Amino acid sequence: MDKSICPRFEKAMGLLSQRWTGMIIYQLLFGPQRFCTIESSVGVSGRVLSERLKDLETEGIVKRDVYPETPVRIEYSLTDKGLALEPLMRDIEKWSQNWLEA
Amino acid sequence: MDKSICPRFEKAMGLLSQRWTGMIIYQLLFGPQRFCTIESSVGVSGRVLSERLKDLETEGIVKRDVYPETPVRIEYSLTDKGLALEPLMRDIEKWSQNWLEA
DNA sequence: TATACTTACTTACATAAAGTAACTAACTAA
DNA sequence: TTAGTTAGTTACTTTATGTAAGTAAGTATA
Repeated sequence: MDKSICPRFEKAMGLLSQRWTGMIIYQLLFGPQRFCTIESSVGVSGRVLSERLKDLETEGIVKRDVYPETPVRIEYSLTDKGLALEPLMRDIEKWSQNWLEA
Repeated sequence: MDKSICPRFEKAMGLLSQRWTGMIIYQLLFGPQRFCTIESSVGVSGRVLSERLKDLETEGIVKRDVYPETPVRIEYSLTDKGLALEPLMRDIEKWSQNWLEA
């Protein structure tokens, strides 16, 4: 048979199936947030969070804004491309509620 | 803040964000398939495929049927719980077509 | 002036997950 | 008896992730 799957689908799945990526995007649906907030709410280590946010920024899914306050505030938020993933996240919510035990 | 996310959602995301799991489920939407077909169409190694199929069977997402032909035919297919993931897969398809380059 | 405090990372090192290739089991066919 | 098939498993290597300590930039405090 060999690889008849759409490469765009494969890329999307590759992104979303990296560990923590989905949770980070889901968390950002609640609004812009800073590094340490995402870190503690999602439960991801700083090392990996840093890596993921860079990747997501490169992919144009996440935006990084710097506010030179004291101490500096850096906020991460979803771009339109990132926000377009909301229906998908809602589907996961629905599926988990219908098919997983509490 | 710390972990206000629904544990069922977290479990669902944990399942789906394991490498290859999404692709395996997507491939099975085309119908029941044998081990070697999934292996070559998805591009996953036998070692990991074997592991994932066991996990998915344990979770009740995939079903394994043995047909004692020659050589033996073993078919993997989605249960109702697995089929319920189709809308999600379609959303990933849509998103990838709208937002990723060809 | 020096020490401490904050956020947002990065670095070094240990452990876990995944890739690769060879191997096994059960069966049939030549 | 040797070879061929599918469905795995095993041993070993490479990559990804977790953990904990360290850095940089800035302000406030003693």
